[in-house]
Amino acid sequence: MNKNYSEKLFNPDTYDRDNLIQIQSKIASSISYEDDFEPLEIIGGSDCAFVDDLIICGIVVLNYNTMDVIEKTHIIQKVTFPYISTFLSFREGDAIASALFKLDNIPDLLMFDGCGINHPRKVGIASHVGAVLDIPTIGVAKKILCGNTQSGTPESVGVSKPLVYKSKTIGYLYKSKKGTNPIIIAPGHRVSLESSLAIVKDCIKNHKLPEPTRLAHNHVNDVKKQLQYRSNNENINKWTGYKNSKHKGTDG
DNA sequence: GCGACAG
DNA sequence: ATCTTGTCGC
Repeated sequence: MNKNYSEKLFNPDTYDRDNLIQIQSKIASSISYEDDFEPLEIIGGSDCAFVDDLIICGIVVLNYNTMDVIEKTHIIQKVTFPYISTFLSFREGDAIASALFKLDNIPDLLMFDGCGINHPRKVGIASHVGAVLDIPTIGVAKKILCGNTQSGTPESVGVSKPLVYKSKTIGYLYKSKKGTNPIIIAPGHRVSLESSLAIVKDCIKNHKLPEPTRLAHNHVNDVKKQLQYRSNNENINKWTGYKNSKHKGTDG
């Protein structure tokens, strides 16, 4: 994992569209579309949640064979960029990198909630973070950003259909569970199209989303609830004067 | 010009 | 993503 990258790749000097696109184009040129990762022993999943002007990024690391959780971590930062479709990395990228650096167990591959190369400029968040940190990544989204399926969408569980954009396959739609819409799978960095699909399939256990991403989502939600619970108590203390009482402590 | 548009 | 109750189908 490369930690010596320019911070500007996540937090640009200027936020004008042209500059952002220029950064994305540069990163896109460094993306590897071939399998280049160690035999998968541990895999990670990342997801983000928001509370006011804060972003919570959580990462869960699991045993690839058993899908047992090995480690969980999270980081909370101030949001510095709005949500703009096709520019998600500038909103979540820095927080994800920071959370990754806190891990004791570095996963052999990281799964994201969002796109990979299935992006207008081939730099969905999985590809962006993957290329900047030079780690193998896969993107798993719930909606299509760009592209279409030829042979229709997969109707039965276990079926996948290629996602095509500008005459090229950039990922797959995969029906992971009955009664739910297909998920969109695509390589991020250092993973081939076929492997991205095979790996995500390996990680699906009775749910629509693969375990890494699903558990990361649960994790950030837990952290978020704790945050909101604490801020509620602070307000209650303020209103009741509880916190100012000389005979009663504050919450801990 | 119009519609689409990850999280 | 976030807000938010009950409710219909796997």
